Amino acid sequence: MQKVIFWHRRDLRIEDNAGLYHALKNEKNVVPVFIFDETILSLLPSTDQRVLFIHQTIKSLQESYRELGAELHVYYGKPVELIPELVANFDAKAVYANRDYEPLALERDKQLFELLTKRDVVFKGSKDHVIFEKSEVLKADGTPYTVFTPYMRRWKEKLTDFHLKSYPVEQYVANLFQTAERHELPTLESMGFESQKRHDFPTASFAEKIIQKYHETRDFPAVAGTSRQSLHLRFGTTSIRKLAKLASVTNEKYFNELIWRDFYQMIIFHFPHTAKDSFRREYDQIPWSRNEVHFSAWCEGKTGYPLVDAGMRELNATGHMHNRVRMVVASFLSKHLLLDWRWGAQYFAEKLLDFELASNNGGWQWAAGCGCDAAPYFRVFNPALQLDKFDKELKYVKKWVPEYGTSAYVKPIVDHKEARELAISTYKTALAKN
DNA sequence: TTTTGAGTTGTTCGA
DNA sequence: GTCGAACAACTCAAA
Repeated sequence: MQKVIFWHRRDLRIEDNAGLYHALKNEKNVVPVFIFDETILSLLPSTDQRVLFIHQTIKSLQESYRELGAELHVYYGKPVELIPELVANFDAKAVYANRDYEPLALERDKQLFELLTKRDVVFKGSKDHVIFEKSEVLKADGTPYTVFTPYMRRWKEKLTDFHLKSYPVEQYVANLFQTAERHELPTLESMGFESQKRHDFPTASFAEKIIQKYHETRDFPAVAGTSRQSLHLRFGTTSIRKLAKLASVTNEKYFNELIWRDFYQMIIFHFPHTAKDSFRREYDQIPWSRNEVHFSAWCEGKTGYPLVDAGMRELNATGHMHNRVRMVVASFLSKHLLLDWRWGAQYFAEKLLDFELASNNGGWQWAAGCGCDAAPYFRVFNPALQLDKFDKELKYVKKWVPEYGTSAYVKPIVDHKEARELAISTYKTALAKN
């Protein structure tokens, strides 16, 4: 019997899934598939908690499919090899998936498109991960925005109810390939990962009150004032349409944060060099320090600046860091320590549960001054002032740096005033050469 | 084409 | 303690 494959990637849900909806609406005998990508997994330590999160999520997704009489087929391997094999095994005439805008994903999908097209198999992508993608929001001259505020205004002008509408997947679930056959998913151990849970995962549900008060509470790391949805948006366990719809009528500041997410997805699509290099290439001329002692101190939360250290220790202990503190530690690494923003971005990539390449690079380049619409290079966060403004009672600092204020606490590894002056003059000199 | 206004999240200085 | 200007001078978007 001829079938159609729906390939889950960063959309690990059935509800309001655009690509799944299109597959089920247009086709019969749709077989859902997920692949643990061997190439990506081989680079991760066995303790990686994101793999554990994905594994848990896939397991419950498989159970959800079973309730619908279908079976999620889960594999471990290289998608570029596996998908054509599955197409042959299932005698599939089409593969549906949701689009991914990262350079490596685009390359992978291009290869697959060519392979499948040769075999007369349709490879169909849908927009699911963002509200507006690629070139849907452009300037009047037809080129992409590189400044957020005018992008955001245009984004809002273009928005209609249709863009936030949920895809009624449930209406077409009868077109899932019905089977009682069972395909157990590969165990974490078989893929080289521990099943030990070290971090808590934020839930996909949260109090609406948090969004209502977001603009008042979001900057205080000791307050639970953020929705903690980044992990779920990353892996598609929450629908961006659902969240944006709620945000659009609840809190403009929060809504704008979701638009920032679209903005950086659009930037990485149009400017793929920003996955590795600075958006403003002249900033790659800055003579970054290679001080590994400084870098280790930053990673371990031993810089002697309590807010920086609290942030890094929160990250190491939980796989999460409050957004305000992310800016502080990023500014500290790139300005106070004059270390290459890529070192910091890479560390975040290893540690953050919610790591998303486009947003991570966008944020780091903003802090380092080399990104689009970035903080000017002479704007250097003062960690002491940030502490005074956003954690005055030291609740956050005391939680993560209990020895702060005692003789056991490490002395500052750099002097703020000196480091600030050196950063500004180093940037200025390097940029003047262009 | 030229001009004009504006630009995520800040800090420091001096009145 | 508070406030506004300066920081340094740039790029982008749109009229």
